[in-house]
Amino acid sequence: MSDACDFRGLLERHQVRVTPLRLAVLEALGSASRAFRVREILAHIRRRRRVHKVTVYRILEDFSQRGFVRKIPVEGKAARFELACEHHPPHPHFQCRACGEVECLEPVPLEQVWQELRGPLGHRADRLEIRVAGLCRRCRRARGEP
Amino acid sequence: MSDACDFRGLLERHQVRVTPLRLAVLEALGSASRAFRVREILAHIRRRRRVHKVTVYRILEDFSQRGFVRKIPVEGKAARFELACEHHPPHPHFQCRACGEVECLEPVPLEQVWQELRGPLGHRADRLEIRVAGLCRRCRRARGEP
DNA sequence: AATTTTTTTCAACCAAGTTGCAAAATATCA
DNA sequence: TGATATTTTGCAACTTGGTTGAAAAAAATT
Ligand SMILES: [Mn+2]
Ligand SMILES: [Mn+2]
Ligand SMILES: [Zn+2]
Ligand SMILES: [Zn+2]
Repeated sequence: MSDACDFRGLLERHQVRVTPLRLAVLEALGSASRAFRVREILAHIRRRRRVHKVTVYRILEDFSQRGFVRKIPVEGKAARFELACEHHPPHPHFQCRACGEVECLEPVPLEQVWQELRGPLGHRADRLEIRVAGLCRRCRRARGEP
Repeated sequence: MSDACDFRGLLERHQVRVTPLRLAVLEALGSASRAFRVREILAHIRRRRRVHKVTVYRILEDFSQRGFVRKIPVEGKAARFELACEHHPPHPHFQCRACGEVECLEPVPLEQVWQELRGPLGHRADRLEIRVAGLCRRCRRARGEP
């Protein structure tokens, strides 16, 4: 789980003032190698201190703008957030249709897809997201399927 | 766009009773080759008759379950819906970061990506979604960029 | 026609996310 | 140092998208 990341340094490098809350948000995101709901981040932080949800929303918004946090749209209403620093390059995600959980997958080479997509596009495209949907192992077993 | 689709037949083939509202939802979805917000579908239908939003939500939910409508998660809280009949095979989508608009892109071959993704996955994956993000032409021009 | 089943509506609710502004904390400068 | 400006956080109130349960309306079945 990315103990490798130096959060303090990350903030400084991006010219963002280091505050306890900003650090706490990064630590929450770094606490597991997956994408978190805001409410999970809040819960994580609140084990140690008090925060207001607005603050966390604003911090996450700011970090995504600056590009060192990724906001991942998924099925259902709560978006997910994950670290996007050097240690966490873009990668596809799997989402279970039944329980809604999101799992990070290994990066896949996308040059080919990019090529097909970028060419004919009149837009400036700068990000490619892949989402795989299906039934996760747990949910499949819970239904008695092999 | 897609006058080719026989909505009445589509419903019958899927053993869904044909009702004016269900037809109206399909017609709204078929009215342009793009993915719609629920509120857009509502507006479209309301030009001719009255509907309650709950009904449309339930119809869309039902249709997506049955697989002839696709629900597309995007950035922002309102999901998009589009036809998923024979005439509308799966394809990537482009979403503008500035205005939020979603545009359908031409299908791309994904065997390669599927292969990489399906193999190591302990899950039953049955759907692969691609979302390209960036700045659309209009928004780019509006900012004075070439 | 009477009964059952399906479809649509209504009212009330919930959760995620946003807004404007005040309070607190932190930085800057006299 | 203390006074002032700036940044960060918190609070309350709100908006938007979507959901729930049960009643009313419509349609199918007998
Ligand atoms: Mn991830
Ligand atoms: Mn589409
Ligand atoms: Zn699952
Ligand atoms: Zn745009």
